[in-house]
Amino acid sequence: MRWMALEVMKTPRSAQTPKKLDDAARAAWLAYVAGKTQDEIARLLGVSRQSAQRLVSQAMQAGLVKVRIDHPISTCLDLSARLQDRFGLALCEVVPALSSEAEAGQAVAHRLADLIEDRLSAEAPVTLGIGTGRTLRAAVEHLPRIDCPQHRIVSLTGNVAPDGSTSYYNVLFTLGEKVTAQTFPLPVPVIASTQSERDALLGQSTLAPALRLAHGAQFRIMGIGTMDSAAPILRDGFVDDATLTRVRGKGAVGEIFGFPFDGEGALIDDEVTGRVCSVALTTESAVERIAAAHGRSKVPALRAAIAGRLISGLITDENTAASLLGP
Amino acid sequence: MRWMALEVMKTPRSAQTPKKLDDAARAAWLAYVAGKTQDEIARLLGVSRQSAQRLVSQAMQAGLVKVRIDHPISTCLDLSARLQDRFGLALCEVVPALSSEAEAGQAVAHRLADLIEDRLSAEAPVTLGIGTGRTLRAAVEHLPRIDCPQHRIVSLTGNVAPDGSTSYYNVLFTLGEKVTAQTFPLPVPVIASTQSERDALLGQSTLAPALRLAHGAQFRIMGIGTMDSAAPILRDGFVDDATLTRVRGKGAVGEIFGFPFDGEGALIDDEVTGRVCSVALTTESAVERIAAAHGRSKVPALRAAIAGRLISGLITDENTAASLLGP
DNA sequence: TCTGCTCTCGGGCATTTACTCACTTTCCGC
DNA sequence: GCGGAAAGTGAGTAAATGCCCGAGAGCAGA
Repeated sequence: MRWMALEVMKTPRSAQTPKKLDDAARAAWLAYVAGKTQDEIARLLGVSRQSAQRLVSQAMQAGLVKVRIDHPISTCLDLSARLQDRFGLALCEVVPALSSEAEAGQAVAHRLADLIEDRLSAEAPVTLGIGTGRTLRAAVEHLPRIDCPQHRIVSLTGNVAPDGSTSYYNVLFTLGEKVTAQTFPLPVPVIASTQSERDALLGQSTLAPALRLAHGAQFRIMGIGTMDSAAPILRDGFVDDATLTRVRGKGAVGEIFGFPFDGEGALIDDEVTGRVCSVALTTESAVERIAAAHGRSKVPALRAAIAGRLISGLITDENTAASLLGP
Repeated sequence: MRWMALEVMKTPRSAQTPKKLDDAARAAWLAYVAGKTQDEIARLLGVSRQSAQRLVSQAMQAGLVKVRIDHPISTCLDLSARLQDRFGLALCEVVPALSSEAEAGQAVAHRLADLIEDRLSAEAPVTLGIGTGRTLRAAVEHLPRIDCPQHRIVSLTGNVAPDGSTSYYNVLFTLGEKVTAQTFPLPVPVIASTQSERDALLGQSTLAPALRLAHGAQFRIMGIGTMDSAAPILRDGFVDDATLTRVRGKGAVGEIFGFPFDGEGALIDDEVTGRVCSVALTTESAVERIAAAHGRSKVPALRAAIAGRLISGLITDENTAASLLGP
């Protein structure tokens, strides 16, 4: 329960009183649906103009206001259709291009949040498996609070950083808390130091339920890691430079959950592969495997993951989509 | 085809070139989803700030931008739950109160448009039956252009005004054109001058397909008419003052499709009832019968329609909902 | 080719919104 | 009850937005 306490500490007052949020929602409704100015809203609600402004901005902050553009921007639609067609993706979403990669990341994260929300809005219980990554982290930030206790969220990779910190937990628990779903962490490192350590770690009986759930997750959200000098598994200290260079020498162009794969999306035959403490990758089409990734550096890894059917769905931006289709 | 020509004449250039709408959608996306200022949008799109502003506003105008507030305003939710519970309504939506009845009307119409859009977004072909009324007319204005040629839209009441004008057609055809669905008008008056005229009119073999469709419509949108001095059937000239006074004397508190009913929602036994050229009212729960209405004057008619199960769903505003629940 | 017409563009300005800052209130723990 | 911190409040101001207008481009018909 330590992490819960942490969560609570991190957001001491953000759990607004319902009455306030109610007013915020009403103000936002008046502003966006009824098209009132903040002055009019203030008068209607009997507060000052500034307070009305505050209410509207709180509603935005709280993610109460959802905007969707009801028109497929043709180039995006076209790119997405071509990606689906060329690579046999079951799902492909392309968001419009933006000036910077960081912004594109936000946009992709936003779209991913929408997708998660959609999948979790199902009545029937869903087991959602999640990996790691910035995009997923950002997506969870954008997710509104929804109530769906019927679902379960399970980590598909280890949640412990090499320094023993549990920062990786946050995404899982924040997500779980936001949607009031049960969460199942995997309190092991992403990559163990030896294969026998890996076997011992995953053999712990307390992990059995989480692992069982993870294997059965119908909906997986996965991050795509590069294998260049900015490789997340290197940066996070799960592998050292020598190991990275070695697997790259064997053709590794990317990794998912820590598993390195080559340009065809086939797992690299290396000792490090045997040390990965994650749930095995699957190519079963019954499992929805969504990757959200963007940026030029991700292109080779994405190409490979798609080629190897390691992912069944992709959310990306216009530029990355164009690169994927390009030569 | 006369009305089509009329339609085209009425909107000479509003059928924007797709490219323009595409830019508009992109601008709107940047503005609302990415949260860019119009200055930034202008720079990204390589146009002037004013043009960017124009694009965004065009996107709004075209109904491309959909905003939804993802938080049930508790009083509205509460009212709707109580209405559903007390009166056994299958569906009940309550929009927040506004200062004027006209604005409330807009809000209700907006919500009705959302509902129509939702129902028409189904893959399976739907037969949508529509009545008349300001609210429906306003809702159609708010409806975005969507492509669902699998659906059919049929008029449940006559479409000809007593002066022979066909203004009533507009709602049907505008709706049909917006969603690219087939439309089936009922080119007869709402109320014939004699019962035998009614029988002759409805007996026309050319009307048989439309009438058949109308009877089978799974989803009906109906207006609720009052029987006071502002009664639409009086204003539109379908009945004279004497007739109105007479049926009111027999207990009529409202009408749907021209059929007058009493406080219990039972049809009034009067010769005028036999002259109504509309599709019979039904209380079958398999048929979704949505009324969108608001305003103090509508309350008695609404109460009666609900009591008689003439409608299965209601969209209204906070004030009207409170009145319905009140003493 | 010219003329008249509409459409679009960009400048300027009024309105509206977002944000900062100083102040008040409220809610804690002591 | 008291001190302190955090949240809320209202004024003022900078930024952003919406809108009107005149100018110029594109186009149909004479």
